[in-house]
Amino acid sequence: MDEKAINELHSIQTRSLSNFVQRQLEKMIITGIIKPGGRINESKLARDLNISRAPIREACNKLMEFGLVRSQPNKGHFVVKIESKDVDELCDIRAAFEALAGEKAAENFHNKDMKLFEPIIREMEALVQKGDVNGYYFANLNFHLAIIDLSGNRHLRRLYSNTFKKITLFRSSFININNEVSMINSLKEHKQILSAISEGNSVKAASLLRNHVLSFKEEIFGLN
Amino acid sequence: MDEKAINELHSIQTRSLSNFVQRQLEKMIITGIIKPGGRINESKLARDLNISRAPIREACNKLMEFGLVRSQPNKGHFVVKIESKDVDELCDIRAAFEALAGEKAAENFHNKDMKLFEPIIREMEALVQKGDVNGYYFANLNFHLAIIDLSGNRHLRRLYSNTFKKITLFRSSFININNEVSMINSLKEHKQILSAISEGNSVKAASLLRNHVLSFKEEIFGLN
DNA sequence: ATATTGTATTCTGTCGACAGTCGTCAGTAA
DNA sequence: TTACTGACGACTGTCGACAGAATACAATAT
Repeated sequence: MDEKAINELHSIQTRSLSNFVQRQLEKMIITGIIKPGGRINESKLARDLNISRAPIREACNKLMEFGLVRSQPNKGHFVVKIESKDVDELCDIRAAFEALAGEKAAENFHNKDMKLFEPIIREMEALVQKGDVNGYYFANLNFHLAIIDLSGNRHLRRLYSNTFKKITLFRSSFININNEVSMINSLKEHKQILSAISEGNSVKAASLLRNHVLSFKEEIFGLN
Repeated sequence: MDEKAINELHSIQTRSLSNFVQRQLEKMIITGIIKPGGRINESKLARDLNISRAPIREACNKLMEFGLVRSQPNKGHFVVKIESKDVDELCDIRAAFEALAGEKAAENFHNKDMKLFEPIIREMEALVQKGDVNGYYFANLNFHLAIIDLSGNRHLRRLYSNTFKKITLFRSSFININNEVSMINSLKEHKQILSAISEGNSVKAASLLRNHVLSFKEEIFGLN
């Protein structure tokens, strides 16, 4: 645990330890400090953080909500292991989510909403120029989240985030695939999507988004 | 708590109390013993069941995974309250799920799979005859779960179940709407869907399923 | 009568402890 | 050497207790 985290621990100790642990764990999982399939050792973590096991368990159970963690009776909590079959399934689900979001977003679109997308698109353009694949990945997430938000479906937003998190868990396997060429192509697709949404063309937006995700899937699996 | 449950408690006490509490709570929530929006009183429940609070908290946290429960810091766990806006959103999501499932199911369909659907269809016919709206509701669920299973997408299955559970929480508001006429109509639609799937017509299956759910939504909200 | 403060009660969040379970590994028998 | 047995260690599941937060309610002031 780094200095900053220790400070945060102290400053928050009176608010919610379990919440702190939860975010800490989530970070560890996403960044791969705890490997997929790896066990979360409650006792050890409690000793490391100098707290009791209760908030740790609490945090683990809450992480199950996002599907990042699963528990085995009398064995403990494990980081879910995402296999390529899982990614395949999750991408199909994500595609369905995107299509729905795009459809609704196009229906809801108002000129003022363009302000939400412009900075994201600009950021993506900058990242493409810099060749920052990692940065682009998260800018891309923001773009799609903006669409979800515009769709106004809060349940969808939660499900989408969880699904995306799980796909991200598998990311190390395909990050290198998402090279510069595909970034340029991806950016172009995003512009087309935005344009369909801003025209209020819900059918086109849904279809573009769906294919956008499915071609992303093809790209991952096509190169295996 | 009824006699049967007490026995189950004793027989399971050495295996997993929290698991028992979880199922017990889920039952209470679905059947409405704990009202939507109502708080789950840990201490009281612990006293009633003659166990400590730890397994209760455990169970509550795990229920959050299904979205049946949400927690407020220092206030406790509450059964989620599903408003009509939520049902609207959830139905859109369900429609997207169904479309995806139908598409994949049609692709995967094999003649032997018909055996999975036949008994369900027969049961639905019987329930329509009896005018058993409640029974039909769950037979309907089984039909759709069979499609999801056939799609082979395990993640989809989990998400679908959770979504359906939440919609069910709101059910008391529309159960009376789903009358005999709509049951007959619904049964007809199911047969059409099955036929599209068995023909391997994925586009048609997806479209039928999507509309099936959306017209269900219309039915709920059209009569408000 | 209403608004406000203070107090009592109830509940959650966290703790340390213990019992039961699981996996390991040495020791024994074949 | 290999297969089984049993003891050991580590860890999870559960417990009862306590401190602090939230709520309900009574007492006071306006």
